[in-house]
Amino acid sequence: MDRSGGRARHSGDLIASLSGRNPARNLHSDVLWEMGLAIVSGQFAEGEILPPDSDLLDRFGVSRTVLREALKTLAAKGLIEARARIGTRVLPRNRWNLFDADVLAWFFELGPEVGFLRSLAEVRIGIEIEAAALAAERCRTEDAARLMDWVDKMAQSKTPADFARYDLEFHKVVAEASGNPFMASISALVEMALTAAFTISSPVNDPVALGVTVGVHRRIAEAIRDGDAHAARLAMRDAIAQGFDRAAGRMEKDG
Amino acid sequence: MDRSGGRARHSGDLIASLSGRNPARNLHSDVLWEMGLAIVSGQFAEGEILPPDSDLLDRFGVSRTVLREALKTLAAKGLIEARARIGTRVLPRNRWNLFDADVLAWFFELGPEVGFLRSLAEVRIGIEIEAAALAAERCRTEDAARLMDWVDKMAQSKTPADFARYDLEFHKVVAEASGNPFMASISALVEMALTAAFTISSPVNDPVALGVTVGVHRRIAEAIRDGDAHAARLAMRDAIAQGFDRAAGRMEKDG
DNA sequence: CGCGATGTTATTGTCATACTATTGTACCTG
DNA sequence: CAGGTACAATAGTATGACAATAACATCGCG
Repeated sequence: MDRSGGRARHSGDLIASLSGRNPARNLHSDVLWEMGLAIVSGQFAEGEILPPDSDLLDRFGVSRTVLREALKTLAAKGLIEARARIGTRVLPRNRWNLFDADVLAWFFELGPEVGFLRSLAEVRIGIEIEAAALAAERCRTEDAARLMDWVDKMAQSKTPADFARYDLEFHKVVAEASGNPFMASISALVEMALTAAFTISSPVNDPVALGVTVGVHRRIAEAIRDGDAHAARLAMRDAIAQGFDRAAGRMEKDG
Repeated sequence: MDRSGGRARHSGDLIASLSGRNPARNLHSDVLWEMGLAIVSGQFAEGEILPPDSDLLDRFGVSRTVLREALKTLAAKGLIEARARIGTRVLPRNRWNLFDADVLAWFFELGPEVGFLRSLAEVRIGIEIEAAALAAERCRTEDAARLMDWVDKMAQSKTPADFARYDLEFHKVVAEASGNPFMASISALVEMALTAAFTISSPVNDPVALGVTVGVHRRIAEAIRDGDAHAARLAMRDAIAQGFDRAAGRMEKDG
């Protein structure tokens, strides 16, 4: 069949490439994304049984090997569970691993609703506030210097993409400086949130907004440098809340 | 070969069963766990290239299908990345998905170090504090009632296992009541932390400790019922910190 | 008639083997 | 010496068969 020319890529290239992942693109990842999207979008509802292997096989036109590896990947992320003779069941949402980069990407691909963005901002506040506080307590001077560097680059960046990248690096350094491996593990989350927020509305083109955003990040860096955990908490909360408010406000205007 | 009788299960049965997961136990999950443990334990170091498929094949004595599905699962959790001609590389730790139940279980199986438990307590504080605050703001009366029920059961529980179960249910309800799907998604984390903490030291046998633990949970429930987000934050922080302190103190004495 | 034992069958799980695609390495040519 | 070209090692894909599991229907016994 026309499989040779059929490698047309899902529209998620935007999010996928923006978020820096562009690894080997193989057949099984195509199936993975299509199935992942179908599940997250509710096309296959929670608790429902997927069509049997044989059906999916000719729906995708791939070998059983490929299909099964894609399903195993979905199972690893908590979306489905397969049992002999029963079939493959879509697990309830509370078992999905929302802290997985792919799962998040599928949510964003469906057009992130404002409620979802809010939830994301809420967890970020919880985790990153604590990360900032820990970073302040355990601060090393070189970390503080690196934070300042990224703030400066943010201030001088010309394009939304650059700005988003520097912003992300800033938050990564904070997570790293906290000395807590879990904090670093959620950078995928931050990545998605930032790319989404800046896709909706970047402060780069608005001098006032840019000044506010840079200012609040500078407050974080200074608080960490000074070892002031309390101030770091407050500043981090402001940074995340502002980012969300800007995006949400823009969505309201446009919608 | 002796594969029929060779299904002797890894010692992780304790954690695995305590944490309630006991799904179909198949060949590929054996390989998955053995490889997962080997990687987490550092037997295969970060950045290192795994032995080629062919080597692993006769090391485990399974078919290529099984081996590859196990590796795909590891890849889905961010532990490894395979590329043609290069081999399969162990990714740096900051790309591992520490919010995955299996990955966490592998860490615990190696005997959780106190530093790891501390990190876990820190993220829990970050996330669950926010969850408690949100639950307080969005509180529905039936949620508050359920919280009180679990507190009562905790107070009356006779065995460490029962206590841990009720404690977990309590935290699940808080997460659910927050209305934020991400909060619910980390219950795997909480599960591990609690089972580990109570394996090390349960308050059930110590009336004073039991009173303290129950008391602090009651404070959380009351704060949420009263819609007092600030009090909910403080109480939740105390609850998690106390649990960690008790376990850490016990580890110090024994060690 | 009730109800448990038993066989049937649909579905996932496992195996074996062959072939394809990718890409580092080494060689070969200009 | 540079740059391309063939080789080889490794993961990726295909195919077809058989094994294990468990819901369901069927049979046989009390």
